[in-house]
Amino acid sequence: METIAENQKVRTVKKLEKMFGHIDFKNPPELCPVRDVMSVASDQWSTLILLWLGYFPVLRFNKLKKYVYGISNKVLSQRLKVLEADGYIQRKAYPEVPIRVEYSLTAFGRSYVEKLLDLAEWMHDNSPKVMANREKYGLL
Amino acid sequence: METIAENQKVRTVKKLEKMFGHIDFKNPPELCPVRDVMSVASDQWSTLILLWLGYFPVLRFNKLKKYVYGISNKVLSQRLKVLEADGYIQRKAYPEVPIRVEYSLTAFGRSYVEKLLDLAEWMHDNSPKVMANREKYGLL
DNA sequence: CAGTATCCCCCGGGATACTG
DNA sequence: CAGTATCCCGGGGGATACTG
Repeated sequence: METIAENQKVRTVKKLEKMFGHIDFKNPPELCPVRDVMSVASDQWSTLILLWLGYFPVLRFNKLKKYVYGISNKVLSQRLKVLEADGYIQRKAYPEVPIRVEYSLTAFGRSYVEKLLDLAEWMHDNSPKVMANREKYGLL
Repeated sequence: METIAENQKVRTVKKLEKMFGHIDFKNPPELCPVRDVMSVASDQWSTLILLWLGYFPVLRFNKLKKYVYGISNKVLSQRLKVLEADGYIQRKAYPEVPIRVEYSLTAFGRSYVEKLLDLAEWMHDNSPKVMANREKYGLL
């Protein structure tokens, strides 16, 4: 029990070292790839799109729009394009009339969704706690 | 090897079921707590703040501002307030002159940073791949 | 030092209409 | 059906100056 917690802590520190240990605080990199990647992949809408594509192997534009409720045409097509460019999803168009387009995760995208899902699950499980905290804070 | 991958897949599907299985697609909830919590906790600036607070147990306003380079006064204090309200961090003010204020993670915040860190690590490790994808896509 | 207060700007993104 | 094209708006957020 104690050792498990200890191990977790050690691993956490290791990861933090890995991410932050090498940064020169005097001269912060003006272009941080991690920030860049993050800005695409962990954007609100993108997250939802990816999770739904994790749930359904293949989705078409309008289905996606229904599941990611609240998203507009513009933003959806925008996000899809970027997610495709970054290699998370793939677009397959069938030259029928009317045209049919199918979106699905790439292997790379699937590996990301796996991670993403851990986080989403945490939020799912802990949102009541957050709400409670928020409530309590409001009363102070 | 094969079974490990299989197991991973099964677990992923389980999680997706848990998150999406119960949603009524006809009547999407107009207020989704997960989205709400997500909008705070996985905001760009908040993420960086939390990660730095994972790295340094205690940080003061101006230190934080230096590490989370690029953030403005306004946004930093805004995010700190929200993160405190949601229970991720705690604020401790010492009535000295000039005043000293220390921010640190709560236990709850630490549990979140753990998850967050997994994702951040993934991005750290995979950002080259994303950049390569992006490059290649640009050439098409 | 740790923030507020103020001003201002810009663009993300919604709504709608349209097209191949 | 799967998007683009346009228009338009609000407010998120940057810069700066100020204060307890």
